[in-house]
Amino acid sequence: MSSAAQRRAQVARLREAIDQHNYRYHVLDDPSVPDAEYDRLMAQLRALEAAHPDLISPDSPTQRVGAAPLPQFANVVHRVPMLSLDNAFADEEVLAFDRRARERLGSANELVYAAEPKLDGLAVTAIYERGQLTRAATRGDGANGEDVTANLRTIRSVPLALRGGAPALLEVRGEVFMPLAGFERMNAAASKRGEKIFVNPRNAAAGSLRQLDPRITAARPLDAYFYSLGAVEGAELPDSQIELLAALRGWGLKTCPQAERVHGVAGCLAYYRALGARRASLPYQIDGVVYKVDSRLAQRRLGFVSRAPRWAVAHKFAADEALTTIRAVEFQVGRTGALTPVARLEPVFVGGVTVSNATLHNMDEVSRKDVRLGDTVVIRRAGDVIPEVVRVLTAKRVAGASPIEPPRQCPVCGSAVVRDPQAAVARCTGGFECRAQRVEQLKHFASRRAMDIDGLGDKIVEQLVEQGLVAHPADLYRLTVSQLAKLQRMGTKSAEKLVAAIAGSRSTSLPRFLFALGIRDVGEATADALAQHFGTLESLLAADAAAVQEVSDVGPVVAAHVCQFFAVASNLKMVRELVARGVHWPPVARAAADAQPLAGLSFVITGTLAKMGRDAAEGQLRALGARVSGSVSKKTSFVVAGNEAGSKLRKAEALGVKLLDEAALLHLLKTQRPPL
DNA sequence: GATCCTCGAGTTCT
DNA sequence: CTCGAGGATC
Repeated sequence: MSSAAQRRAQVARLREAIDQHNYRYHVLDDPSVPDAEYDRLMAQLRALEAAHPDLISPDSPTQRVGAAPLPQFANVVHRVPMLSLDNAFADEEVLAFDRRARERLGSANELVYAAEPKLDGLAVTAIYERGQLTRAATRGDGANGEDVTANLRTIRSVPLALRGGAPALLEVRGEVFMPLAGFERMNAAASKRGEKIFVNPRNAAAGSLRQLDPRITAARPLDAYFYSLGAVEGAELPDSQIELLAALRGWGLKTCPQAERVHGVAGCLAYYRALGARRASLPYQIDGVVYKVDSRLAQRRLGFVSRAPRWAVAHKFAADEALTTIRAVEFQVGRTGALTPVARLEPVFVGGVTVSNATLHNMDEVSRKDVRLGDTVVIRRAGDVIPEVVRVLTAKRVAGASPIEPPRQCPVCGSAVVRDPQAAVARCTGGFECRAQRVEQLKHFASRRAMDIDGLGDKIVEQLVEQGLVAHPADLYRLTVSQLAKLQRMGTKSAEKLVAAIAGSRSTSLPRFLFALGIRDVGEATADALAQHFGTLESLLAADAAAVQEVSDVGPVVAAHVCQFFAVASNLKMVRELVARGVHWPPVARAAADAQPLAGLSFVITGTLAKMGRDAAEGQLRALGARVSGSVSKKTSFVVAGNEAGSKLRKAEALGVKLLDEAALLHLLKTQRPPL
């Protein structure tokens, strides 16, 4: 008969043995006992805990999988923001990074770097208080993430309690990923069961970690490597990134075994090439290499610029390219009737997703690349998302492959197609008679930046037009719940919601309304300018082409489009009907000159802003008289760089345009004075 | 008339 | 994000 004290001691011994085994197996990758022995220890511990529930503690290895699913993830505000890294694609960009770092440090010698694979997973942060894992969160937008504590706990290589000598508070950052072997095993099993499979390990990792039910996460083969710190209290930390990794390992945290100290930028590039050559044989998926200035003292001296450290850069591997064939080229009809050729491809896995469509933009592009049916082509998912036909392998062309002919009639409505010989686009002349144009027009009308009708998606609009319930935008305002509820994928609940959203959209602004009408060449900026200039809908309707041309940035072409639009009886009728059905807006605020402290300045916003959203930032800047545009040029006064800023940030740096980070922007909006 | 700057329009996949 | 083209500027 064992006493309570003996039992407690035995539980402690078992846990220690299991933890030790976990550590050697997962972190050191050097198992000390056979798996069967590990299973035996776990079974003993489970039995003891089951018999004596008072012995269960949250850091027990049996407690990885928490209890019930969550209703939703709680928001977590990161105490130390989770930064993103600048990207480099070409060697020159890495050389420039190294040069800047050395200049700032005043170092004539080459710098020592820590080079690590950039894992393609999901960035997380984990907080250990007094050695215990108390909180884990996703990166989210860098400032706020989701609380995934219960899910991270299910990952076996993540210690629930740190090993000896850990600081009082340790926040560690790392990457949760799915090793390739596990990914393949999981997909094989899923497809055997006839379930959906994941397209790539990154999506699988993200999908697995963001499960409300941690039991699902527990069943997924996830792993995690840690590589940096957030908030830390009560510890002397080593003064180098590589030694920091060793310290993390000492506390029981797994780090990437391929991290290495390299010398100078030459060492970085050599590491990059060596890793690139081994890329296919690595047990996990990577999309590049990260170089960090190894000395943490030097890191502190270099500091940050616009939410990215000056002491680190991500050197990405070239975008994936793949070969496939062109099955067909179809022509899509856009809102303005523009016919866009789209290549239907033999599906091909490239850059982590399966691509089956790629736009060919217009006929000029088709002729320039000389794309023909059945051709073998190179497909690339360039730096970001949109697949592109890079070139045709003419050598592989089947004799007599037919060239792509633009249709003479609209593929949707059969109306004649015209092409201005000077212009690149061919257009369907069907106008409102063309179903495709009506659908696109309605989608535009409802879109977020126009009337902002939430819930009126592609599928719904198509059904509405198909069934003849809606032809013109004005028809939306007399839809009833019972009409909507008859549509596919529409219950009474969502129908009610949609009717409410449509009703709510009645209250809008004149610029939004003008934009929503879909007048050719009248986008947001022009709609804004028209509203500012004319003040009311009536005075715009009363204006002739010469008067419209008075508006800044409106020339003869745009003025003609505006006047022609309102000259068409059915368009004017639609406008009147919308107003009659209750669409209204407040009087246009004419900006007073004295309320425009930022007049004459132009801003470009890029990346994600953590605290305010880009639209809000734009609105506030405009309200202060600034111009906000989408492209960076020499004339741009400031580029506001949020998180994950891309090519525009680089362009700004190249042109020497002044940069603001989000904090500086907030300061500017508060003081209403531009920095010097 | 040339050049630069913007804006508009269209697009992929999850 | 990219391309094409309208508008402004020199």
